[in-house]
Amino acid sequence: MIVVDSSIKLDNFRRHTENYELGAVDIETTIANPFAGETKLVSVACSFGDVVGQTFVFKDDEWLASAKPNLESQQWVMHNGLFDRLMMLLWGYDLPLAHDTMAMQYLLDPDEPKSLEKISEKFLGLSSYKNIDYHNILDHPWEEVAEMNAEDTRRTLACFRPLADLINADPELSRVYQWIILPAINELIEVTVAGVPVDEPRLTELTELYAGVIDSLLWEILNSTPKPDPAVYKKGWPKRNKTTEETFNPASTKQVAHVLFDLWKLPVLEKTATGNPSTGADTLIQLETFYTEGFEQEWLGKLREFRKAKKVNDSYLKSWPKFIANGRMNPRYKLLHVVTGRLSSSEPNIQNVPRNKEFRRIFGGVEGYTWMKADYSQAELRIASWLAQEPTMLQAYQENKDLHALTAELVLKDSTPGARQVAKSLNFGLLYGAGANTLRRIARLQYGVFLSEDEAHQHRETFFDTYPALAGWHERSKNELILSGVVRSPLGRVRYLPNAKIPWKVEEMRGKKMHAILEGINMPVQSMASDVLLYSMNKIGPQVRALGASIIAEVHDELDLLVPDDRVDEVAVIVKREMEDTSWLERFGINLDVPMLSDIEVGTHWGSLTDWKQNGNG
DNA sequence: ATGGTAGGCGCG
DNA sequence: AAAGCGCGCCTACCAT
Repeated sequence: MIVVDSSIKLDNFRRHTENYELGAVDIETTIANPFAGETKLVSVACSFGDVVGQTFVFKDDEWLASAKPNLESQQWVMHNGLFDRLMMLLWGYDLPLAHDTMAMQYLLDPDEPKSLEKISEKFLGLSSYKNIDYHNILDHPWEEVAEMNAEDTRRTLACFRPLADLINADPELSRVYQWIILPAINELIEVTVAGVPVDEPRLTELTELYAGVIDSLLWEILNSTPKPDPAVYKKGWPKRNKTTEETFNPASTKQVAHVLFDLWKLPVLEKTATGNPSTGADTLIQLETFYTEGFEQEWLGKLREFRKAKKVNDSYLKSWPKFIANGRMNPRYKLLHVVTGRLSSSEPNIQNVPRNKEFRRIFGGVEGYTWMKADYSQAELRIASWLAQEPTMLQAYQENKDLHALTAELVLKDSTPGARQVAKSLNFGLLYGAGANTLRRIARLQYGVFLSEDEAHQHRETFFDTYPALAGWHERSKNELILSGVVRSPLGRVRYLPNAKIPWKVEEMRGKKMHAILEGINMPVQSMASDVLLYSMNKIGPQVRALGASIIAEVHDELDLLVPDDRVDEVAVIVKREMEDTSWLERFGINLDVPMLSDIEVGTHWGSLTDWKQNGNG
């Protein structure tokens, strides 16, 4: 390891960048919000050569700056380049990413661990070497951090060759890697840097509103909750403050269960995974029809309202301010985490913001810019109907019909708006193998629809009679998976589901086997829908940036952009064209004979959007 | 104090 | 005959 701290050593580094086509780079930083300028770069290491080679380490200082031209002209392999390249970009270094060892391992088996520690153990037989607590990285001697940093790059480079051989041996994975993953890493860096604009006064306003709502709901609940039975709940309930006596905490599932099942003697309708009585929203809804001594039905509704308000307050309103820097939040996207190939997002999770307009109106409000939302219409249903080659569904989509309405008409024999809502729960639930009971729960919880047991069974049967190819596709997927224990998405992503091979006769494992089978049915659909959007994102990003616009969020089947007001039509045309164009799938050997439709909406905020109508065409 | 799990619930 | 899938993150609770 050479610490670059003289012009002679810098020259040596430069010669290496000129002589080697590929090097490995890795950085060490402190843990903080980089967009608030709080993160410190501690060390940068670069490694060259396989058997014989050299590793150079820089401190974040003038020598690193002197090496900038070489750092930016070298082709690098990184382990998790999304992070390292992003961070270096924030410090002004644009490092070309040629390969990513974490991406390779992820594609080979998305269920397997993919840390550098694990893969260097697997491919190189090397043992653990990480002995630094990143939270206190500055407390360690710099040389110690640098040595670990250097070892990271040596291992990255050493793992690269065997991983590349495995990827290259799999033409399908190679295509996903080259045409989707690598471009998406670069594109997601752009999305992350762009960030989501926050209308801070609106955040403050809503936060205050919810504080009041929670207070009054809590007061109502406390005043209608019976006193606990100390004999049953012997520890007693915690005191909220010094002045009050034992007080009920509606956020405690144990206490809620005590009230419902011990004091009011309500029946236990559902159990949790560990066998305790469930107090989930669905249970509460069902309990509303029961009558027992002292039981007040309205209490259940109040508790559900309280939980809802508390949830959005704690998970969103309360947590968001700490993520805001320069008026924006910069969610971290993970491209290499979800087993199906979807993205995930965190700190904050921008993909689970409540649909409530008041919440989504917190985002946007940038003077001179328009919020543009582009989302696929029923992406997974379209892809499933193509995979299953379900003739009735395919025809509906090819004729641009509303599939939910069609299901309402054909399965429920009812064309009212209420029936369409029921039909939606059938389409989305039964597609992935829900049984009658789950169907009832989905309908209740997500669509506010109450189905009797008979209705649920009946609808399920009629549904598969109406779309018989869907049932056939389920059957084929299941049988293939049980034999092979592995499933591939149409684009070539792979997922190993060994539990599917468990014999039926092993009774206690049947649940696991069933779960694997349903995962296997879901995976190709979710995976392909996700890849279609990722590919669009990769193509759209550079084009709209040339017009001063940027992609600011990805929500599974939706892209959100911030567009200069006078470029809205131009950008919308590009976005719609790229999202609806699926001809590139031919490169993956796919001829998608179902149209993918993208709806575009525009407005000032995420929560106040109207349909985009092309000028002179609306 | 700190860490991990359970239950619950927001989104696609 | 029966079986939704995929996430992140909050609080409560219990173990260390």
